[in-house]
Amino acid sequence: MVNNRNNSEHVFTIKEVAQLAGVSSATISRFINGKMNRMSKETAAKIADIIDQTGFVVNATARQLSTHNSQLVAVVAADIDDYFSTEFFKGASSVLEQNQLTAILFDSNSDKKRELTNLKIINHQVFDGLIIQPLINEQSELRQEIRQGLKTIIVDRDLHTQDWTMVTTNNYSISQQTAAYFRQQQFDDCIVISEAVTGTSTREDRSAGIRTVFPNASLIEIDNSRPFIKENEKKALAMIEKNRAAKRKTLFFFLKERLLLAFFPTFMHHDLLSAPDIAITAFSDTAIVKRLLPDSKLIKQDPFLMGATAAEILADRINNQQTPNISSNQIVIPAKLQ
Amino acid sequence: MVNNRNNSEHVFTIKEVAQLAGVSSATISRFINGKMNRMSKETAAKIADIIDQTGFVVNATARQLSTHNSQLVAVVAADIDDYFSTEFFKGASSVLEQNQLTAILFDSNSDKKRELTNLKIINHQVFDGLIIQPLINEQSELRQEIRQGLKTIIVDRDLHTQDWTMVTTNNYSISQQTAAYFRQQQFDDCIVISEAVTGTSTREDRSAGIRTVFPNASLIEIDNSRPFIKENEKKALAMIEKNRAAKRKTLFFFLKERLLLAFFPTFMHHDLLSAPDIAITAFSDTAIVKRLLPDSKLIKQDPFLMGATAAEILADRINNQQTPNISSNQIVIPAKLQ
DNA sequence: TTGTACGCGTTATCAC
DNA sequence: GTGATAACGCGTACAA
Repeated sequence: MVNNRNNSEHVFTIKEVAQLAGVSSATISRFINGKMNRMSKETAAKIADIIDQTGFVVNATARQLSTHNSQLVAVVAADIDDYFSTEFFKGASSVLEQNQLTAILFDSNSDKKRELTNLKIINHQVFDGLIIQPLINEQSELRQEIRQGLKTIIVDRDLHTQDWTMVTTNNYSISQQTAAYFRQQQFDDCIVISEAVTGTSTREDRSAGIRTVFPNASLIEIDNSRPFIKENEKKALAMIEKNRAAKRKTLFFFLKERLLLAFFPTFMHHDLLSAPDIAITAFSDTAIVKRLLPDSKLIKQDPFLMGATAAEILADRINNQQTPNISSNQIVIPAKLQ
Repeated sequence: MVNNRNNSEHVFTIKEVAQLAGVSSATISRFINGKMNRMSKETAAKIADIIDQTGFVVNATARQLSTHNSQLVAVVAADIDDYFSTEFFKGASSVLEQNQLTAILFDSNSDKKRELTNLKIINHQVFDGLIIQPLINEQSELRQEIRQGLKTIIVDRDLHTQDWTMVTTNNYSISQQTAAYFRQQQFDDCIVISEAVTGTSTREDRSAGIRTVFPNASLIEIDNSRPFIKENEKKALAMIEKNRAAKRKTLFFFLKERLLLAFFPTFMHHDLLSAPDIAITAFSDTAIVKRLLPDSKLIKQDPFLMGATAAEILADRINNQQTPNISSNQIVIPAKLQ
């Protein structure tokens, strides 16, 4: 059936279509909602024809006002500059699509104020569900900002609560496991490189896991706004020197891929990449680092699967009116050391 | 003023608030829309109090149905895995925010079908404007998919039309300029590395610009789904050997940063990074490559500024009912060789 | 300064 | 099978 929609600016309403088809608006509504069981072939054909000619599309806003649902799911990412965020969105998006739901992405831009704005908008609109990788790390605080009754899944953050379903990674144990692996290889000193650790559950968990093995691990904290500052590199090099003087082997543990990328040139220029007394590991989701350091052991999360898992639970809850099952309120998608 | 919203599931409507405040719903409406000029201090205070107690928020859907606008702008990105896309969104988003508009991000995931789905949703909802980095490269085709009357700005694609305002980069001339720069340094052969060139205006323009200087440039075309395939690297190494045998210097011209990153390890392991007869250049928006190759000359676009520029024009058009000015329908944000 | 009443475009419950 | 018509929650003349 060719779509002959004319080119005028006019947007047709259900009423106008009804008039043109010589039926009532109720019948049009039935037609566009696929309730053909009680409708003559002739009227159906007639209506199809008119809709085709006019290029009529339903006004989703009016429909939402009437039905109180939208088939729309809001996905709030901490920062779309991170591969984790975009990939987790893509996972969620693809599963939601299979369930006749549409994912809409909001970027908090690593900014709590922005996250609040996003949540405010989401509360005002008719979203059937929410998947969020929150910046706010206090469950009581976050609770304030999410409209009651909005079906919500938390991703990548452990808020220590039963109120929401959470899809997380085994940050603590994989960090511990990785640290132990290198400890066994006689690496006696560990330098953790991360953005501000306190206040973000993922980084706190990772750091804690490492410290069960390296209680005295040092920390180089990166200021997000100036990741490439020379100061940091000097600190790292100085630590290496100190360890070398003491005949100790040094492990660099990057809590985020981007930070390793920032340090990589320095390591390269100082010929540290294949030094036997230096090891580098990192949380690294993309393939880039593994290509740069083919012999390295890296921690790989599965953000796509995390998003997909969150979406599956949410879709089920939306379409089948499932209520959260307390016993399975936290799903852990394990990261792998490889 | 403390927000004492109670914790019940109930969502208050304007009518209920009106009743509680002992005024009509019209007065509440005036209050929430800031029309305080004609309202007694007392009623205003009373209303503020009730709104505070009830935690009332306006139903954006109902408002949209009534006003036909939403203060929402849809931003459609080609693929949020690309730094360009996310950065252009962040630019647009920040400017829109300053204009009391909210940017909502749709990801086409490098998939034309997905782009169509996104546009369909956008057509159904009440968006005040659209900023799109389209996958569809035919203006007539794209025209079909965008609702008449939707204020639209095209980013990063030259659709060769006056119908829309377009914000683009000087892909052609910067490529030419860069090629010329290396030509002058006695690089006699150029190898272009890109995803499929035909069908995407940006890549076509870049390739054409290069070919004005290197008419015989070879092309290594990367299959997006298998960027790391060994085949490509072998091809590159073979070309180098051939050129070396003929005492020719070779320029590698990557049309996308990610591709250079994919090849980088190979170049590194074959000691090609500082070989005098090999040069590497690329369209490279992030700081990573420049750090990896501090002495290289790279092309840097400004996606943030492109998004911001698009948003500025759109915001002006939405808020001031400006109509497009034909004479300035294409804005070029130049990339720089640095 | 405030209230009444209608419209926005759909859906859904009755009737017929 | 189909048609009136009352919601849905808000904005806005027009009155008062």
